[in-house]
Amino acid sequence: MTIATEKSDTPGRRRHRGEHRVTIEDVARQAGVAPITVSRALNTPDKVSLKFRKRIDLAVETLGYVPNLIAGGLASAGIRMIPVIVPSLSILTYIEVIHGIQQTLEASGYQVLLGSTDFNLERETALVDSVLGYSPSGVILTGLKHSDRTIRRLQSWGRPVVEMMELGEGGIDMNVGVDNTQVGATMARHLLERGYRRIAYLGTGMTHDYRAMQRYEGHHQILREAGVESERLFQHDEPSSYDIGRQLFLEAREACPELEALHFANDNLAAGAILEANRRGIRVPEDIAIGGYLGLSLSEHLTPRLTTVAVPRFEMGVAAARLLLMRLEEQASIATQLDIGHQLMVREST
Amino acid sequence: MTIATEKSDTPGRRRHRGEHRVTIEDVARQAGVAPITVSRALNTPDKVSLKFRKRIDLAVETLGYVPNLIAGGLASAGIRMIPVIVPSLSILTYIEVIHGIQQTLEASGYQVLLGSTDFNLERETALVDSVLGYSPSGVILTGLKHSDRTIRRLQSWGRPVVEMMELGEGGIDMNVGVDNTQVGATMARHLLERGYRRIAYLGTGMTHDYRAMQRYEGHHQILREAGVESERLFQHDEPSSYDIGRQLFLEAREACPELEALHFANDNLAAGAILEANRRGIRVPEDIAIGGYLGLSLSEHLTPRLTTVAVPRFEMGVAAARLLLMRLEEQASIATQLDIGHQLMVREST
DNA sequence: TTAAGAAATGGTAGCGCTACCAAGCCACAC
DNA sequence: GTGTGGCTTGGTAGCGCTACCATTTCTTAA
Repeated sequence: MTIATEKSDTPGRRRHRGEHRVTIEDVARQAGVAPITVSRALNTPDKVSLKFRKRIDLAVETLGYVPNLIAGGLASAGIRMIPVIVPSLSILTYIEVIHGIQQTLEASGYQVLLGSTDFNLERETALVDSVLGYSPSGVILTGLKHSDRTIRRLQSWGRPVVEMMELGEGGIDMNVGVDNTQVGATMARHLLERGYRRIAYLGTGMTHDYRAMQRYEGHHQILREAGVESERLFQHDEPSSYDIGRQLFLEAREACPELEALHFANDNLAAGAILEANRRGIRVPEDIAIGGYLGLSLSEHLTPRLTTVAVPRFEMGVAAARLLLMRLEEQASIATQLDIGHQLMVREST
Repeated sequence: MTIATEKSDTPGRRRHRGEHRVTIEDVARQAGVAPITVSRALNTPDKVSLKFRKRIDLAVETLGYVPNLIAGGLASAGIRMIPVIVPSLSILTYIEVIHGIQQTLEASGYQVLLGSTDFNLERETALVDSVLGYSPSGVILTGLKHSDRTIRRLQSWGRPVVEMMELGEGGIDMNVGVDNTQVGATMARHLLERGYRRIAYLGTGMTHDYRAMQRYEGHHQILREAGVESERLFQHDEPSSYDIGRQLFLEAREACPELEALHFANDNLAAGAILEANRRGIRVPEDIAIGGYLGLSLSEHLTPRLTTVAVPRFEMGVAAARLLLMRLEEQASIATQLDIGHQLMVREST
């Protein structure tokens, strides 16, 4: 029980310029037990007698021991960490999803590692390669389109992977999201039902953000089926903002004064348009109707209140994290695909 | 050169249920060199001859080798990871700062580990304890108030620490932020200059978010010095939102109909107020003036455009990350404290 | 009382990588 | 021919922890 004491202070150990962190061995010596017992007391306390547990807790407190998670991770092939890879941190949607993920995972003792790809598949590939080097417990990434290398690597990886934001077949593992085509279709259908016929779609970043493109396609298809001019499309390449929304609004009005309704790719753009309409005294929806997508809280506070297709973004993050956790805790999740749904919020702007 | 070949396939090794990742040893064997040479080829390529480097790169590609960063981290006492600890992920301010940090660090090959404390110092302490277990390269945390344990631990830690959002003496290591008292004072001074005398401060979360309290104190002090009733304060405990802004606005108007100006703790609240004023036909600033804090882009698109004290949040994140990187790259940063500044944007609402 | 099993503890051997030092090799000067 | 020094390469020994198995101690039942 005390043999360990001798061999400890032998010099010549410890490189890393003498940082001498307190190690599990120090705690073990202080508590008069074997290192492995300390390890158990910390990781599986119910496998250690109360007597020792108390001695060990005291030693941990006295020495200010902080477990080296890196060493633990190496020994047990993995750390409680989940990389979350999103296209951008300047888009509110992803932020809210990350928030849901983070809150859920942190509650279960997992850390979130943040990565952003800028909608660039090569960067995503590099990021995935890199974060897999940490042997994380699982991975959450955005969308269903990835490089072959990423797909192959993750499929053969053997740990849970969640692809989120988008719904579809042939995913790597688990999948939570919304059907973007349906989202676009829902608003288009609503605008048609309201009696509008001259309808334009206004969006941003559709060259690289293919989910935005899917929503447009849903919109386009519904209009075409209705036998209505379906290809009125205004777009910018900069990220969405109130200002771009304002600009798109003005451009569309100028290019097609006969427009009756504007279907914006998201609420930021739509809000920018409504705010500009307010300023210019253009009446919404009498002069022109406006619809959005997302369900940002701002949309309820505008005058007129914005009609939008709301998506529970925070909840999507929670759901993604939950799926992962279920798999990790061996509760063998049944659902491998989860449609988080969307809801048309009919308000005053249409 | 080929001795390694023999001793490799010996069984009885590899636990972890036969996951058999490709290791540096596999690459070395394939390339016909020693493992350490592979390590060098990957980490310090200029120390390896071109001939071997090419052979090794080929082997890496062929085998699909991904370095185990955990093992590397254990051997070299640290990983290229920076935990960023903020109070909340639902407050846009922190998100924008994180964005700046993430972008800057990722460009230098560091990963961001996200932690949130919910304004709870105990959770912060636990989080810091936990993330230090990863031997990260540095740490970024929010504010200057921390538990004694956290301060002690980080001070003796020996790696760079940045405290952000707030400015003051006695920080742990480096410090980037704004002087919150000055921020509050700036708006108060502006309102006085505009001739308003009956001024209220409206905020949220001031019981736990002491930086919000500091801004109120700056406001309060300026009014007192001007000999004006200085204690008109309306507050809620929920997080800031347009809706709470709307409520505070209505409550203040009802409680003190004689109010001439409202100083909101942030632009979200102020925007909620302006949007409600729009809806009710209350004229701003003729009936009542409104000032904010942050400089959200929304504030420029409201009618009237919102007067606010803007803080470069993204840039604050970039600055925090840069300070850390400078220290890590041994460029021995001189600046240990950096005032990121704030700017009064006088617009139409005052 | 003793056998048989359950529970608690310990010893050993790595996890996959890099720090450190030693050795080999080559060029060049004397 | 020998020595010096720079550049490459390799061997060894851990980093701090936990999986695995062996051992000891404690229960419980016969």
